[in-house]
Amino acid sequence: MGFLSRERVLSMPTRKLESVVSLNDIRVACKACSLKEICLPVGIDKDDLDHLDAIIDRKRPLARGEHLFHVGDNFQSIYAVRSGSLKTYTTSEDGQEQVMGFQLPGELVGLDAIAENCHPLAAKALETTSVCEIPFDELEKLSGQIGGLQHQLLRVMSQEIRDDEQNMVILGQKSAEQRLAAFLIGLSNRFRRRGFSANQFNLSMSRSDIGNYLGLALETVSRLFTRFQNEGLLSVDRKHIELLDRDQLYTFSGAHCAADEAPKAQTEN
Amino acid sequence: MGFLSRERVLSMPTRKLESVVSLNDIRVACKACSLKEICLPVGIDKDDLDHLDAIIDRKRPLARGEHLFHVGDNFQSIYAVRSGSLKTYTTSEDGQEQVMGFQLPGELVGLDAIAENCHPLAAKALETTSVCEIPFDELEKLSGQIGGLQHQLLRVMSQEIRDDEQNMVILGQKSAEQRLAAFLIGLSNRFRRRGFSANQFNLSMSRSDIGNYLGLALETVSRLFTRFQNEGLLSVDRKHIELLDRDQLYTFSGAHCAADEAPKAQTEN
DNA sequence: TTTAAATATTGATATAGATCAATGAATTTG
DNA sequence: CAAATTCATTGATCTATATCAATATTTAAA
Repeated sequence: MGFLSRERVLSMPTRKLESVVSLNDIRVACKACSLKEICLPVGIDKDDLDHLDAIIDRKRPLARGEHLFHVGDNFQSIYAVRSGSLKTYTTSEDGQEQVMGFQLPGELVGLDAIAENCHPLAAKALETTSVCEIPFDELEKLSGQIGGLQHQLLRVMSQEIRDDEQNMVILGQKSAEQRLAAFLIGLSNRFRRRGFSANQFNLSMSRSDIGNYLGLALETVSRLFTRFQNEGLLSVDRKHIELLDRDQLYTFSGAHCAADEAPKAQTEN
Repeated sequence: MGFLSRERVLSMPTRKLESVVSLNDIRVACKACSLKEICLPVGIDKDDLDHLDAIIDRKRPLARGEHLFHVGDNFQSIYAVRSGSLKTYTTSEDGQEQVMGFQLPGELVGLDAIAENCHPLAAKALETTSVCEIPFDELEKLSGQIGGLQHQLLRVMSQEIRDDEQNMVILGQKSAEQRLAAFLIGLSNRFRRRGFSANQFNLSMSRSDIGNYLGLALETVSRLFTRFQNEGLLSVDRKHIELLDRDQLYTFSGAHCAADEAPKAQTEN
């Protein structure tokens, strides 16, 4: 159990190691992990849940800079971030890196590998990060048996497509200012959805990662942070961000997608 | 049957109308529609195929400019293009349009609507276009029963995520020249995969749509077409494109993803 | 600690591609 | 078939943001 205490995971049940699993423990752990959307879909009974849980593997945490998988790696599993954060990226033949996304606790990585059975992106820990590994063939088998799970899986993938579309809009026609504003509002919403503060958070990624992700030079990102701060929209202290005028920032972002601002109520019990 | 003759669909079986369905006819029609990836997955037996086919509805063709669905429309079905082409797009509150993609025969639309049960994009016919309507709840039910279908569906969605990621790379860090080259190579590959000519095709979308999709001004697109032509890379005649130096164009595109260039062999029987 | 390496900020300058503007095809419409 | 409309091309200019460069700060290492 040693490594668990080093993580920010609340009541981690001991698993695999001791072979006996308490369903209650699992529920608690998964709730802390905020992965309930996938792991605890409404309407799955205890028995099904047991099956589902049985296939999920809690891996040892990754250190900052460690890879969860590399480009071209054989696809076996999808992963859910439990704590910490990841970035996914590719590298073009000229060595140029393109950051494709950042994964926060409760978010999934690897769905883009299903199509070709190998990972098109690499996933790297931005800080100490722990994940759940979900073997895909087993998940698939299970979701054939559990109707709700299948639907949930399709929903999650659909949402990812949607998010990517949003990103295309941002990259395709937003100004630098709008991009950064949208990025911050987006992050804020994601934190809020996971039960973290929406107005105050730490960026685990570098300015360069942000710039790369948003299609901007890191200098531009830096300048914008300063400007936003001067305009009283937020306060920056290195990695720490506090949103002071969320509404204004939202307006700046040239918002279009109502879904971004008003996250619908989760079935929270 | 009247409207069918107006389309470019080969041997369309009469269906629903006459209530008796010949399996052979279906196979032929779906092959022509080049949708076999979804509709004719390997390993689905005749019985299953029958079930699958029974839920698919061939709709009357759309005229140029007609919408298949609008933003916010309730999500019922996904659609497969049989002939013609579509564009999907959103409109931001300031009236600015963002083109998200183009769908060619054999490609699907609407997968991004599963998550929220409503369409985040509108889909509009770029020319006379016919589609198959696949009611999603029925597809979902079926894919719970037919293992191969479930996997196929996940694969298709995964591929869409992947394609969107590719687009992010293009929008995020490619030059105008690279974007257009990548766009043309991409189109060419998609045509080839569907059995059309890879080196000669008609653009059903306007320069403005292309520019919008690529995050460029239409003037830039126009200038690039002229330049590519002057450089002997292709020949343009209004909508008609002939790729003269595909390799060079491919190099220009700053290619990264091997998958783009070498489409793997389809299980063709 | 001190040094070294990585990361961030800020300024000066250059440029790719946007925007504005005019003209020239194509296509559609009456 | 003429008129109108849409779409495409080409040119001139302007601007947002990249790039180059120097310095400052933070983090990691020794």
